[in-house]
Amino acid sequence: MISEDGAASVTMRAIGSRLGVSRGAPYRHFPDKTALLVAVAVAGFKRLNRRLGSGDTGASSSSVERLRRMGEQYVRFALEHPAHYRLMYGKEALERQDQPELREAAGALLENLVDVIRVHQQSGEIEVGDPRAQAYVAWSAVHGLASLLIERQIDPNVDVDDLIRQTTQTILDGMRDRSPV
Amino acid sequence: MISEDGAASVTMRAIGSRLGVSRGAPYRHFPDKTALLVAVAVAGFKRLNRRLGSGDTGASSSSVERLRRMGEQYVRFALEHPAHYRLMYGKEALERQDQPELREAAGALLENLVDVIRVHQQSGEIEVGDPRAQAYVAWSAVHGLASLLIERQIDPNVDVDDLIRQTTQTILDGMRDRSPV
DNA sequence: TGGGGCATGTTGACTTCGTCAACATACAAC
DNA sequence: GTTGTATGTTGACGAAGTCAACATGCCCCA
Repeated sequence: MISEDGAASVTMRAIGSRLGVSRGAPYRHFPDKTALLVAVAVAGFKRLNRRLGSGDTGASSSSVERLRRMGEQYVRFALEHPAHYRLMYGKEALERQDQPELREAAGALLENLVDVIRVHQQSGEIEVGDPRAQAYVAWSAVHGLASLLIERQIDPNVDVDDLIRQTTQTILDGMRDRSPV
Repeated sequence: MISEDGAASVTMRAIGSRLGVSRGAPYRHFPDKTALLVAVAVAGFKRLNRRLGSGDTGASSSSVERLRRMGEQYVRFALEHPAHYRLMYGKEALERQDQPELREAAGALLENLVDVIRVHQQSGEIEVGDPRAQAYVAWSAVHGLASLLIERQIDPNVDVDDLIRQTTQTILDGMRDRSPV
């Protein structure tokens, strides 16, 4: 529904209609609208996480190529499901107090990233340092790019594929081990 | 009002009350709520832009240090005015069709960044390439970091200053001219 | 100086929405 | 077969965005 008619069209009443039930029915499954949206957002994180994990395809998994692929898949997910992605990081859901489930789902994504970075550190492709901090830097870059693209802050004439590549490449170059210099 | 009680507390009626007028009065100045919020967001971009420009302090302006300072100021602005920053990139405002004023205000910010990058290219501190693409990469990184920090997706135990430094450093390293290797 | 027009403000009313309470119903377990 | 739980329905309420009709005060021009 979000992707069809925008987030504003997602009302408890419309959800009921869509499911062929009445406006009150959703309240038997979610305490309020926020909880429902949080659940959808959490599902989005799991979906994204699964997609990033699926980049783990055998052979080249020891190469830094894996990290690049994760970054690319991350941004592509956002571009393919902009409304869902917006909701995942969006205001609507976590307006009230922070939703622990949401941060937990996002945390799983971070752990994934930290693990991959650790592997690349050991193989010498990435400068040794706090992998968590490096993960935050990488996450910031792809999330920022995804966000700017979705919010149409980036000139539509720019080649998106190139921009994604250049972003991941810049981050990887910045994290590359320069000690043998 | 946003920073005091959250975006949800910003209602046309409350705005009127706050100004000592009635609920209908704001409609004499803005066609609807969206337009009002867009105006506030545009003001935010101008404010941010002014702050980034003010980093242009004489002496070291020929150094890549200037770019680093811009990145740092960008994230600090977001941390100091989270509600305002959220609105600037937020859904509420641009829900309907894209607001040209908003993208224009953000565009000015981008131009600023492109100019600075161009200077650094000429001084050989940054790899020569499309400065616009490099600006997008840098913008993505700081916007992503700001966004993750604001949405509390980053472990509060992490030292924010370090993280900001590491992010800007990684981007700068990634963009540094490696041709003399 | 007086009148008309414009900017601004007020209020009543309508609609949509989130939400709750009271009520209905059907299926499962003992 | 009875009882309880899960689920659904409907009426109602309050909050909010918005518009139309009406009011008011100020400036400009004849």
